[in-house]
Amino acid sequence: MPELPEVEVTRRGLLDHLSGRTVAAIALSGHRLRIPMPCRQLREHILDQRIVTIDRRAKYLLVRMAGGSVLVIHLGMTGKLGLLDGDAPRHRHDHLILTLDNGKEVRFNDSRRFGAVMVWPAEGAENAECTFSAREGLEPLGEEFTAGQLLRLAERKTAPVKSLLMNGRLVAGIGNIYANEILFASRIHPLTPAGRLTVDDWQRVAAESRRILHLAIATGGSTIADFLGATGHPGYFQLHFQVYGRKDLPCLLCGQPIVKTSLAGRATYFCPACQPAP
DNA sequence: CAATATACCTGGATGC
DNA sequence: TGCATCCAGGTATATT
Repeated sequence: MPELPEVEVTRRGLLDHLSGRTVAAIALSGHRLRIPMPCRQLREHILDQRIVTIDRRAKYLLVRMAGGSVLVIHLGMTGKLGLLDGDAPRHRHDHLILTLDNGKEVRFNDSRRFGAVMVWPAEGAENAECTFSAREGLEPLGEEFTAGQLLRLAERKTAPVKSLLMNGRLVAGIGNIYANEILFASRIHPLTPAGRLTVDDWQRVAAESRRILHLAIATGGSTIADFLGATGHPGYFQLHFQVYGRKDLPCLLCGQPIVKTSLAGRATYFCPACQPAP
């Protein structure tokens, strides 16, 4: 489920339930995710620590502890964080379970194990965060996400604009669903060489990115999953999809059938009339 | 440097 | 019902 909106919805859903709570126990499935579970660091730097707040950078959640250490969680392709009662039955693929001091549990469930869990110990956490953040691209909901910046990022680039939007080193948090939706709303063909977009094009991309991501957050993201258990509602943004998953269905603007193709191995949808070929 | 391929995994949908 | 195949919201690394 997780692109920027889903990660942000997860963050907001957990924030009030986690802040101020202490991690009273940690349990692991024993499986490795995309990277091995940092078992020892979890016990040394997260266990018995009080959670202060949760931030988000790109598609990563940063759970900040009172002592200064940070628990970093990436949901990968199938990761979900749920807040459940401690006596609720555990599930297959629950890979990390944090028991809180009020008996509730935060459970990270990830069937494909493309997610990641990292710990930045308090000593060096600032450096770790700087290094990490420097690798991640512009935040689409941040002030620096402007037509001018995007034009500069795309300068002389021949790669398709969709690839640029999905390149996390350049733009953070936009994955396959939202890249498709943003480009449709911007009336730009996904295969257009990024360097060929005008400042006017980038203006629309920046504005539509903000609009769509905000709307997706407000509607709870694009999932059918009950990923927040106790507090969580499913997402409803899929009801707003204009092109994603709509192969051969009529374009909601002009009626032409939506085309599905493959770009860098990812399903790519567009309206051949509203988004004319470059 | 740019674009593609592959690898990491499971599970649901589809087709025979 | 069983089995093979393809596909899926991500990212890092290898390879042309």
